[in-house]
Amino acid sequence: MLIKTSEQGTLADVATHRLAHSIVTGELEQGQKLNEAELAERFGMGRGPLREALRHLEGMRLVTRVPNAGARVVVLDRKTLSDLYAVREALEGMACRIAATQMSDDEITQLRKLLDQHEAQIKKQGGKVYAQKEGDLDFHFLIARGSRNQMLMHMLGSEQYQLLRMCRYRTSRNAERTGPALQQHRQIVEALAQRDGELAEMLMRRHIQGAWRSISEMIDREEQIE
Amino acid sequence: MLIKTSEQGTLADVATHRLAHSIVTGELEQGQKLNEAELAERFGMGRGPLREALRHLEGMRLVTRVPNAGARVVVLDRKTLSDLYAVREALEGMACRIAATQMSDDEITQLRKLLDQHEAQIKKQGGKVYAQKEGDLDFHFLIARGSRNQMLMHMLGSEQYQLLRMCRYRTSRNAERTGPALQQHRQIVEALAQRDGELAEMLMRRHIQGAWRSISEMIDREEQIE
DNA sequence: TTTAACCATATTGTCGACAATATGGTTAAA
DNA sequence: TTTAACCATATTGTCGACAATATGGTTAAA
Repeated sequence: MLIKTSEQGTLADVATHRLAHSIVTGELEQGQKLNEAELAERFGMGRGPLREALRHLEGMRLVTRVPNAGARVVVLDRKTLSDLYAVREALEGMACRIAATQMSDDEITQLRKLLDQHEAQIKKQGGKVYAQKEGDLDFHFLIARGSRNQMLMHMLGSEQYQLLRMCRYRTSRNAERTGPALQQHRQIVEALAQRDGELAEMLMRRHIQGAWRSISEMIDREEQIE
Repeated sequence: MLIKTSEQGTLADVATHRLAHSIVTGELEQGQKLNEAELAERFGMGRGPLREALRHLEGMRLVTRVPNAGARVVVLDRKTLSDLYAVREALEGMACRIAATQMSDDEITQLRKLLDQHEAQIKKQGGKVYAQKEGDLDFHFLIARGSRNQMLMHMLGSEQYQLLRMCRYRTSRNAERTGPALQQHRQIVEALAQRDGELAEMLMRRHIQGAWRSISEMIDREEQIE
């Protein structure tokens, strides 16, 4: 999809993608120590490229590093996620507002098609929540692209995107929000089609607020179990 | 100030800071090729740490890299800066809104003191614009900190901060906006003191819009000269 | 028993050498 | 003269070895 597993670039890029994938899917646990020698051997490369990959992932905030003490998978605690969603609300809201004036009709048609696919998927296989969630990220990415703002696209795409995916994998069992989410997506697209930036922004902000409430409650429940 | 030149950390960190400094001050020109061997020798280190530093700077968007073809200093063209200011408007506006409810009275006092210093500086030495501009960044950073949002602080601080500084150095000769900027800062602080988040956000957004207009005009003039 | 000093081991940090790729100019053919 | 193929050189990519630092357990003193 939007992430290539084996890039044609340098080994450092390969390591970056493979590690990002492992972290996002939870194959590498939150807070887990990332041993350079071990990972390098697993990927069949030297420690040099791997260290460069770790620096890159540090910049993406998927790992945290302490000098001389190594790198660890980032821990998504309640505060971190709360901060992330607050920033996302501001940025995606802005993306919507601008996209309403900048997006082509073709792009809006594309959004509609994507939502049709989502709906079909939900009806057919209510259980397979995973694919739908990935599709949700596509939706947000298309809007970010519609803003024509490179910096915004990079922030929402390369950086936060990964954290979001990570968060979703953790909470992907619960499907309760797919219905209302789809309806909200439709409303947003209609606002974009009418070129109503203010409305589109407001709808997107509420959509993200709703998503945060849903995630927040889930964290509460998890904490109670522990 | 907020940037340490010689960190106590690893050589890669040292290289990161020195390169960031050189780029921001314009010592390294925009678009200039960054030769690994040459830089490594200048900094008295091997190419390993230097390459890690380049990856880090890539993440901060101070350099752009092409696989097998090396790294270059980022080019701040009109579109890039326009995108940057649009994102900043959203993020700093949000920071203000939250800071209005989260900042302590002490922090607001600190902001007032900072502005008093600025005013004194402007009166004493109208010419030394440079120091004042650095102070402006301190102002914005204090507000970001007041939002208590780590992600926001990181984005406005570590990442965009550097690009901003770079842009300012390029345009530091022109001092026309220091007067109105100070007054706008004062208004923002008063809104924060009254805990009026909505007003603080609106004032900050206008402040940044004004800054962008000023920079934009300057770019126009430069383009005409060339 | 508790604490601190110490030491062996594991891990990260750094370097220099070599391989792989890009660059820029030269030669030869059209 | 123009274009393409080629080659020498410069530069980036990668590795393995060694140095510097952190870690975790053991010993000895209080």
